[in-house]
Amino acid sequence: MLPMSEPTKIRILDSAERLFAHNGFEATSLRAIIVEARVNLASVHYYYRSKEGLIRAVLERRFAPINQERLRLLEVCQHAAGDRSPSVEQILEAFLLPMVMVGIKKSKRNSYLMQLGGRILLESGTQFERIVEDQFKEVARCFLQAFQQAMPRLAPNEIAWRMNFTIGAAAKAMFAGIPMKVLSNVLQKVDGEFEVREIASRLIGYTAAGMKAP
Amino acid sequence: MLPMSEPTKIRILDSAERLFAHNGFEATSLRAIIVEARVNLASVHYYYRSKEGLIRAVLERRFAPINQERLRLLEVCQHAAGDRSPSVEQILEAFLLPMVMVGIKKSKRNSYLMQLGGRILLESGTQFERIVEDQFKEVARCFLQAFQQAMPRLAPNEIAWRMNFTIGAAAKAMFAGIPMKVLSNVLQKVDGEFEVREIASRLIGYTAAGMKAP
DNA sequence: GTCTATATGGGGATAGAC
DNA sequence: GTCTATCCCCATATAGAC
Repeated sequence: MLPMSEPTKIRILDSAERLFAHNGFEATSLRAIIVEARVNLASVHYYYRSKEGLIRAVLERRFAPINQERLRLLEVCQHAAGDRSPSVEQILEAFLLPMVMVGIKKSKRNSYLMQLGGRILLESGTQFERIVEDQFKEVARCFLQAFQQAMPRLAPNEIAWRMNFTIGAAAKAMFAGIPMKVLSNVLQKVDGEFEVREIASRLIGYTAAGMKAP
Repeated sequence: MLPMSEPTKIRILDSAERLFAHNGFEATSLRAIIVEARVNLASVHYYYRSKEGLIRAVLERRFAPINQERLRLLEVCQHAAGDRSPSVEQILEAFLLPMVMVGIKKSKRNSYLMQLGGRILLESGTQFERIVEDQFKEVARCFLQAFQQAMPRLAPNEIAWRMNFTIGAAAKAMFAGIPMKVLSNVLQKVDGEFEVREIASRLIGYTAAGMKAP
């Protein structure tokens, strides 16, 4: 149950984000959201028109800035590289860090974003694919191009496949906030939470090796 | 709509598998299943007791043999290696091929399994995690141990993380049966379907490099 | 802007006839 | 084993008072 200090419109967004992250879009009902946010059911439709509109708003609030940051970091490292191409590691960092690193800020709200991010990356072949597509189209295009310039000898579709694998690996990293029952006995925790900096460096090490595989 | 040649119990399983693969477990209603299978709603509860029971049966039919095959292949390559450890590539093949390669058989039914497999690997932090856990506990344990023996200098939790990333990458490979809108323009298709042999070799190349990253 | 009340439909599950 | 009929709950969405 959220405090009443925030306005209704924001409380809806906060609760929706937490519950979507925790249970998925499909499994989260508007009713569950309004109970936690302590708002009226009708207010959801007043502000966001429909459940789909709410999902869109939740994703946009968090991922619009992240995707902006990704493109900014990409430009920064491209500029720093001058007329050469940035390294695969640098491109991967621009792609992965803005998303993974938000988890480092210790605020509760940001930790939901980790799981929400994981959930997004996994939404292939669902009714929400369209929403996700709209959010990430531009980023996908720019990074695909950047990888092609960094590895000109790799065929474009080979690079696309490897990016796809990278996204899957990243999604699993994002979900680390949720205890993974099968492997959890060997996964290290810090204060009951996974150490995000470690996750990020492990993820980048793994994906960089995969992207550059012979 | 399925033909009536198969008995009711099987038709339910076939339709459920296709729809679960296509739309996810949560989003697929029993009613949608019985329409396609052309059976009565009550028969689902008669044979499988509940929706959860049906999910369990669908997964077990396909993944029990696959997981058996995984363990068999692991034993084979461990035996062939004698007193040394199999290579990371060999272990990865034992882990990934039994799942990916079923897609090669051109039967329609097996192509659902690709997506179903992807969907399973993604079901972290949902109400279905328990079901998935039961199916894969043994396999996870054995392969974790195998990787540890192959890379004794890597910390166990480092290996667990890399296995987790590998599973995410594999999940994305499994979903290749569904057109990936964002990247699809550069992904190669053969006869409207992705070439599974190529996917498998790409996936193993990528994940082997990741697992062995410095 | 916020609420109550309700429309409307779909969901899983079951009783009981055949 | 199979079917009809139905229970009961929950879902999204909206109308209309305040």
